[in-house]
Formats: sequence, C-alpha cells, structure tokens
Amino acid sequence: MVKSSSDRRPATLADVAAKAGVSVMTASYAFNRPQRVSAPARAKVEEAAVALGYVGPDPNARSLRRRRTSSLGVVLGEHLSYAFDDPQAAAFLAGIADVCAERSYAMTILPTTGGPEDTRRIRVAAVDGFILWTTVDDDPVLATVQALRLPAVIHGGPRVDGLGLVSIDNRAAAREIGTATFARAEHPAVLAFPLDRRREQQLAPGLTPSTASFPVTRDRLLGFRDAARRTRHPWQSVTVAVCSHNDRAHARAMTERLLSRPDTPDAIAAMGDEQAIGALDAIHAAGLRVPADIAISGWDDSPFAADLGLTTVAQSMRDQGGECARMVMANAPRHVQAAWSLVRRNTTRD
Amino acid sequence: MVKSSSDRRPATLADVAAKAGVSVMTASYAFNRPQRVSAPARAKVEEAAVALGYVGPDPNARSLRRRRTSSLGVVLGEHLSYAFDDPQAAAFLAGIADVCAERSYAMTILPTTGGPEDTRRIRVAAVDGFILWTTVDDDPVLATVQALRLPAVIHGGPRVDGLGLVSIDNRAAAREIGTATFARAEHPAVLAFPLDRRREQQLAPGLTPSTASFPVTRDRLLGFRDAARRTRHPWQSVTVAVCSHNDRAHARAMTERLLSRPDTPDAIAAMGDEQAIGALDAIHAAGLRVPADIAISGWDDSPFAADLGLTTVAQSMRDQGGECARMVMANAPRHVQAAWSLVRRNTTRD
DNA sequence: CTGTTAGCGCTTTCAT
DNA sequence: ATGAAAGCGCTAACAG
Repeated sequence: MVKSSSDRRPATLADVAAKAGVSVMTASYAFNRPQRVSAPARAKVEEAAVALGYVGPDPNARSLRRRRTSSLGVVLGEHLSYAFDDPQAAAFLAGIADVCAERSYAMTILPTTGGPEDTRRIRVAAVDGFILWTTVDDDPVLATVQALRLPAVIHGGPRVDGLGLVSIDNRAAAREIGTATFARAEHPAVLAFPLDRRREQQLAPGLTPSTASFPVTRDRLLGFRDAARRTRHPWQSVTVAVCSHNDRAHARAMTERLLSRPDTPDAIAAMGDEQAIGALDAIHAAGLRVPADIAISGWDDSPFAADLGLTTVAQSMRDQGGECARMVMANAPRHVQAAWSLVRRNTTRD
Repeated sequence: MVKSSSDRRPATLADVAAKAGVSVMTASYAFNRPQRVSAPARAKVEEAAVALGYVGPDPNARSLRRRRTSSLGVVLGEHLSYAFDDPQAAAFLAGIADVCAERSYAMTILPTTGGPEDTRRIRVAAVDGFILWTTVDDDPVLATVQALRLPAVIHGGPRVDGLGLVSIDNRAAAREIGTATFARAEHPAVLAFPLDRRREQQLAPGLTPSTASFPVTRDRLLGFRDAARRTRHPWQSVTVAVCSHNDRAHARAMTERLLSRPDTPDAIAAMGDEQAIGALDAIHAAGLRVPADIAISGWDDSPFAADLGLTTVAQSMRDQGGECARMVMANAPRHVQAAWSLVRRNTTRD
C-alpha cells in the first residue's frame, strides 16, 4: 500500500496516542517513565509507535517544555580546529566528554573565530550552560555568556563576575619551575605563549607581564619574574621570546633567534612542553648540551616530556575538564584551584 | 529599586514587545530581519530589550518553530574521550569544525559508550543531521540514526541504506602499500586494528578478513591479502597481529611478540602510523635495521611519519570531515570516495 | 494508573 | 511596515 502524502509528516506523540487509543499523556509516560504506565497500555503505545515509525519525543519540543536541553556548550577560542591539534585542549575536552557520557549529556562545541558573529553563535546555542576554554580579558564572548545567565565556567581565565573558574595557580607554578630552571644560570630566558589575539612574535627583555591579555600567559610571566628575582637575575636581563603560536615549529624558530644573540641564554623556561621540545631541537642543532650548556623546562608533563626527561609542571587537564562539566551541570560554578606539581627531571640543573 | 520576584522569570519576546509598545511580530523581526522593520520601531525594541535584560530569542522555541537547530550531531564510537587522543579523529573533527564555523552551525558531540543508552542519547539529540565516525557493522546506533530520517553520513564505514558514506578505498590502498611493503620479503606480517568491539588481541596466521566487523579493518585486511597474493606469499603464511588498541604501546608489544616467533617477520604492514612507530621501537630495541632486516609501513602520513621517513598512505581526514559536514548540511548524503596516495619513503625496500 | 488542561516562546501565514 | 491568529510537539501540574 502506497503511503498517502499526509503520511509524510512525521508522526507526533498525539498520533501515536490516537492510534494506541490512549491519551497523549499516557503515551508520553510510556516513553519517559515506562513504569508509571500499565503493561498493556505501554504495549499498545509501543506497537502504535512502531506502526507509525515514531522514534521518540521530539527533542526540541521536549527541551522547550522542560526548559533544559541536557547539552553543555563548550566555547573554544579562536580557530576551533586548533583546539583539536593542541593535546592539552584535547585532554580537557576528553574530561568534559567523560562526564557528559556518564550523565547522558551532549556536548555542543561552539566554533569561535574571533569575529563579530561569535556572540550570535553563543546566543543561539541551545545549551544548559557553558564551559569556556581560556581566553583573553576582553573577549566579547564573556559578556555574552554573562548576559545569558546560564551557569558557566571558564578554564584558565580570565576571572569574570558570576562565572566559575577552574585553573591552577599559574603564577605559583611558574615561580617554582622558573626557580628550578634559572638556578645557576647566567642568562635566563623565557619562551612565552602569545600575549593576546594579535599573536605578535617578539623578543623582549624584561617584558612587562601585564602587557599580556591572556591571563594564563600573564600569570606565568609574573611567576617567571618572581623566579628571576629569587635567583638574583634582574628581570630586565631576562629575554622573553613571545611565540605567535604554541607549537614546536614556532618555538624552534624563536629559540634559534635567542641562541644567535650576544648573551646566548643558558636557561630557558617554556610555557608548554611542545615549545620546550621545539627549543630542544634548536639547542641540539646548535650543538649545545642540556643541561650543562643550557637548562630547559616545559609545562604540562605530556608523554613526550617523560620520554625526553624534561623538567615540567604536571597538571591534569582531563580532571579539570571533568570538574568544569560537573560544576556547570550542578549549576554551581565556583572558583576552584586545580592541583599541579613540579616534575624535576634532567633538563634542569637543580 | 529592588526587583520583584516576578522579574526573575527571564523576559520573553512578548515582554519586550509590550514594553516597546509594538506587536510581538515586530519585535521578532527586529531580531531576525532588522531591515524589515522601521528604524524607530527597531530602536524601541532594542531599548526595551536592554532594559529587560533580554538577550535574544530563546533557541529552543525558535528551533521548535523553525523545525531546525543549526547543529550537527557527531557520533564518536565507543569511548568518546579516545577520539580526542587519536590524531586522525582529531583532524576529522577539525574538518567538521571548520565547515561549522563557516556556516554558523554548532557541533553536537554525542558521547557513545557501547552501552544500551547510546541509542537513547542519539534519539534525544536536537540536531539537524548526523556524522558518524567509523564503527562496526552491527552497531545499534546505525539503526537508530536510520530511523530518525535525518540526513546522516558515515565516515569510513559501514555502508548503511539511506546514509551517506565518505571513505577512501581502503582495500585498494592496502593492496598498494602492502605490495610495496611485502616486496622482496620472506615473511610478511600485518599489524592490524581491532576486529570488533571486543578488541581481542591475537596473533593469527592467514586471518580471514571477513572476521572483522570494523569495515575499515576488514577492507585493509582484504587489501593486504591481495598484496600477499601479488607478491607470491600464501596468505596462510602471513601472520596478522591484531592489536586491542590503535596506539604505540600496544603495537610495540605485539611486534615484540611477532619478533620472538620462529619465522621472524621481515616486513610488517601496519594499519596506522602510530602502530608503525610502536613497531619501530620494538624493531630498534631488537637491534634490527630498517628496511634491510625488516621493512615497515604505516598509514595516514602523520607528521611523525615524515620525520621518520616512514612509507605510508596519505589521506586528508580534515577534508573528509569537511565533506561529511557539507553533505549533511545540504541534506544530500551520498557515497563519496576520498582521495589517497601512497607515500614511498625509506622504510620499505621498493 | 490515566486523563484534562494549559501553556513553554517563538515564527509562519495571512491580513491590513 | 505592522499585526492577529494559530500552532510547532511536548510535558508539568493537577484531578480523577
């Protein structure tokens, strides 16, 4: 039998109820709380549903009525695709994903490009709350999320009124690893993440930390400056090499520039393991020994760091992602300091 | 002035319209098609919106009415978090993300655990279509997606009626690289992905390809069997080492087992670069030379493959992800063969 | 255990 | 250019 054209409209719960000879509510319960419905009624509903090709309640209608979507919005800075290339971001997402899987939430990834449409994309996202990957102080997305009045947590920073924050104490951690790296050095240097979204690369002696509008970059610079002070190096004598991108290639290129300067550094504190690995490439190419000629440290304790015996800061992005997700789901965003630890291996002298 | 408790209900479009002294429709147009509304009316609406803290139309209500969500569902097999660890999956997601960012879509990642709740999670997802990461033939999620009658594309496989498919010709590619790898070998072997969701590891001479319920694994086995035939090796003499997980550590362990057998292989075709790298670790640890003592090939042409001079199959997961996204957005799922190429470097003899 | 009522907040359609 | 009516498909709240 050929279906008539009216059959093309997908069946609704009302259709199923009518066909099953029950009220719409009984049909609704049959799908949502099967135990609340008598076995025969449930059977009739199921049969009718199969006959009509009805798969289940429409998600949008349900969300509208229930006033929740069971989906978490995850806002990733700038070029989204980059997030998947960054192992730290990937681990963070994995942590969110674990909690979502466990609690039957979906994860809505919200592409952000840095352009003006970003705020619109955030506004139209059907989600119950937001998790924001670390961004700059003046990211317009922050105000949008704030205005939406949904639970939201930022990872890394900045601090925003009303939004949660999950981060390690970057300044303290940088102070520790910086001290280990700069110990017994003559000419310390820093390999830094971009300062802001302009991502200009530069070599700046004694760079003022507050120049950075990425809080993570800023706090680590502050910590490295503290470390310089503790190891008796005037900050002005510490060259900060700011990379435009957090990857090996850029770090290697900047390190080459550092090494070709008059006061060749004999200690480099990097803000990421990938940067440190790029720096090691340049250092080895220059025929220098680590740590005898030059000490180096990374950040994040990636598998590569362990392979290379790199001194680094360990933190669990995965746990932090999970923590963010739980806070948003519980509608209880708070400020949480995550755990970190210094992992001393053999690329530093201490 | 203290807000009364009734103010706590978020403002609706109707509230804004009332406050602005216009009809609800004028307010709606002011948000959705500003040019269709006179400047003064628009101004009044905007002012009222600000006064009431109204951020914009409710996404769920809009989706219900419009009958679309502007979000793509991405179903990732089994442990979602694993997808973020797999560089190929990450590249695929990045490709989807690029297209989503460009067309102002959100990406709804649907965690899948292999358990019975998976189908429910798919059913309740508010999305306009699905992209499925490669899975097994009998994944129950496939039937669910099919029943939903939304546009859907599978990457890798299996083929499913009514759903699109984007994949390279895995058999043909395996035939080519297998031939290059097995050339002038005495004892070829294969390092394989898991056969199915049970993920049992095993060493099986002449493993029957159809045993695998992951189509990607199956097709590559078929291609390697073709290659064995072309290079005059009875398939029964080719040991297939099936790894439980597609990573370096498992590949290394399985390779160690291969190397400790009587007929030590002198050629190994792996299904992934990560596997090949793990195998190389084992090979070097055993003091063997590549390719003189043993030839090896990978798959996917990762950056590491280039570094190591690994012979491999190149394909762009990023492009394939984008292709999937475009097909779903256009509601035009088709079967598309993606491009691949053999990259001969110096771990094979040919 | 089952049913009735009353919307959720919005936009399509059709008038004016 | 603006507005009134209608209803998207569902479920909370309550009554029987």
